[in-house]
Amino acid sequence: MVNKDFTISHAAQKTGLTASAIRYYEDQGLLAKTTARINGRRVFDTKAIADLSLLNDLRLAGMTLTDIKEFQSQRRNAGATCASLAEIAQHRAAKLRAQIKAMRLAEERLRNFASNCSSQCGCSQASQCNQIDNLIKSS
Amino acid sequence: MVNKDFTISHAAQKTGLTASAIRYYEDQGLLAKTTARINGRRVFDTKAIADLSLLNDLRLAGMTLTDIKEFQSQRRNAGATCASLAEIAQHRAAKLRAQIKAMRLAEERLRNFASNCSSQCGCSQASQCNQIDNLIKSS
DNA sequence: TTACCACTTAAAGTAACTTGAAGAGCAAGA
DNA sequence: TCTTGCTCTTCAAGTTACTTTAAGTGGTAA
Repeated sequence: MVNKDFTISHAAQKTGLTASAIRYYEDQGLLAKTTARINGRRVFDTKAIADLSLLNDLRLAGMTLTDIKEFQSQRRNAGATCASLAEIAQHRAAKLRAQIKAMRLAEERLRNFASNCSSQCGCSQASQCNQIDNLIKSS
Repeated sequence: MVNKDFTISHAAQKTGLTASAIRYYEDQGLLAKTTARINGRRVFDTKAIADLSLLNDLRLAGMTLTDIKEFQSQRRNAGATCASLAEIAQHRAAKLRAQIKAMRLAEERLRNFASNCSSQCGCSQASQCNQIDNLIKSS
C-alpha cells in the first residue's frame, strides 16, 4: 500500500474543503507541518489529508479557527494533559447540542408553515397568507 | 391591552437579536416599515417586534439576508402565490435537515472522543493521545 | 508549437455583523 | 442647577473565514 500524494484539488475533494480554503488554512498556520511541494505545487500525503479532515470536522462542529489553533497547541504541548483536550471537546459538544436544538425548532416551524400554507391557508395570494404567523416564535 | 412601545435594547432582548444587528437590518432595508422614532430614538411596537422575531428565526434557519429579502418580497408581491412561499420554506427546511445531520455527527464524534480520551486513553499527555484518530471522519 | 489545464501568489472583495468614536437626551442625586 | 450616568444616535472602521480576481508558471495533449 503506497502512501500516494494528492494535488490540492484532490485533497479538497477528499476532505470536503475547497482548494482556496486549504491555502488559507496554510497561510493562517493551521497546518502544523509545512506542506510539501513538488515543482512549487503543494502535495498532500495521507497524513496531511487526515489533518485536513480533522480540521474540517472541527469547523463543522462550530469551532472557530482560533479555537482550533488552541486545540492543536494543546495537543502538541508536552505539559498539557489528555484531559484538557477532552474538556475542550466536551464544551464544544455541549454548544453543538444547543445549536442543534435551535435548528430543529426552526426546521419544524418552516416545515409546518409549508404544509399549512399549502393545505389550510385557502388564500391564493402570498400577500394575504395568514399562516405566516406560525413562523413566529411563540414566546 | 395596550400596544406598548419598546426601546431598541428591549426589542433586542425580546427577539434574541443585538441592538446593533437591528440597526444593521434597518440599514439593509430588511425592516419593511420605516422604524418609528421618538426624540430621534427608535421605538418598536408589538408588530415590529414580531417582524424582528421572524427575521431572527429565518436567520436561525440558515437563511441569508438576501434569502430573507426574497422571502419578504414574495410575501408583498401581489402576483405571487402562497405556494411560492411554501416552496421557499420547504427548500430551507430540507437544507436545515442536512445541516442538522452533519452537526449531530460532529457532536457524536466530539462526545466519543471526550469520553474515550478520559476513560480509555491511558496516556496522561495530550501530545501522546491516541484517541484523536476517533475524531477523524471514517471515509 | 500551440493550446489548455491545474496550479501558483498577492490583493481585493464579501457577508453579517461588531466595535469604537463622538455626541445628545434625560433621570437621579448633590 | 449642575453633574453624573445611562442609553440612545450616526458613521467609520474592524473582524472572521473565506472567495474571487488578476497575472503568471509548468506540464501535457493535439
